[in-house]
Amino acid sequence: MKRQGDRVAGTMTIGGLAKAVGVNVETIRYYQRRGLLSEPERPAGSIRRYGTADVARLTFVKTGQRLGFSLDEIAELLRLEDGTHCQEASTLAEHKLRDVREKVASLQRIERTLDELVQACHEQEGSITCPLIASLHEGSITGEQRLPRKGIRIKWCIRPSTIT
Amino acid sequence: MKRQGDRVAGTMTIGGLAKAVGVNVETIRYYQRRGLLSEPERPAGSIRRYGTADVARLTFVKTGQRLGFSLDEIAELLRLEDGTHCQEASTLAEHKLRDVREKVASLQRIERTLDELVQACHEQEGSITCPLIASLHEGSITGEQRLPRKGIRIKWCIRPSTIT
DNA sequence: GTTACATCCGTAGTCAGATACGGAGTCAAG
DNA sequence: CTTGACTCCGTATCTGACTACGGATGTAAC
Repeated sequence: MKRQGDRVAGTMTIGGLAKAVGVNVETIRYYQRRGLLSEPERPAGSIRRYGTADVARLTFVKTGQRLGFSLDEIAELLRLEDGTHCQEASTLAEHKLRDVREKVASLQRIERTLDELVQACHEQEGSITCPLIASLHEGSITGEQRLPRKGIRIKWCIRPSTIT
Repeated sequence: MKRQGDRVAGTMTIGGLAKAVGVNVETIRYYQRRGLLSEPERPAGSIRRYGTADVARLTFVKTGQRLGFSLDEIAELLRLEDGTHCQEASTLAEHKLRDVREKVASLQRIERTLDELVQACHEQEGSITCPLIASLHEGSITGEQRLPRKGIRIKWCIRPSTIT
């Protein structure tokens, strides 16, 4: 019995799958270890083959990441993958939306402060002390209280200045 | 010769310094190892003492973090600490500002998409497939291209939903 | 002078999401 | 039938900013 019913069970190697979705082979293997992707059986001492269902699932994971979901959250979404749990799925998305909004707000506060400091630096002429440095010394920047111990630490889904 | 000229060289223990600035003792020791803070000498087999200069420097580090600077960047800012390098300091801040703006923009794109998906989930009545799940499958979410290999990965300076 | 902390210091572990490595096995083209 | 690329698999390493541990030493209060 081929996995996945109507879909082609296996034409691609893991490298092909990786190329198809645009990820690293090692990443696929990592996801398999994490249980996000299943590993097709190896036909008698041969190599695993992957099909369109695998492409779909991997795409799902990557799209989820692009929306800011963690791999754990994506695992949860995958549990709801049959589309009949709209309520639960959208609840997850609403939580995420709230998180994202808080992050935006917080970053905008940072943005404003940085902007003011940069302005001050530009306006300052011939003064001895740099306003930016002075501000850092004062510690009066009103930001968030503390760094996260275990809080949401988003890993960027963007690469603003990629060198890779 | 006491360190720091006009400042009290040492009244606090490391624990007092930690409490004064609101950080963990271990964090201070970590910063010392990283070279962000200097360790005062131990007076003959005794315990190190800290003064207001150390409070100031530690505050500097923490404020910098609140503005989104990494510890490496803060180390750089500390090199410019005398206030006579306003140009360089503000250049650093401008880079950071640009980064922050990119992050905001990117998060807002995510926000918009999530919002749309949540709306769609709410409007959908009795349909079989969840719009959110469907979107994840499609992979048509227009976000950034790829996850960062080495790009800027901000660690949140916020704790939106702290449990700790 | 003892008891209960605090400090010191080196090393190890944590988290998330990968990436890297290396030796053995497999596969397809020529 | 060999060569070179790819796969498999386990394990190790990376990043950044810590946090934890544990044994030895110091210190302050009673």
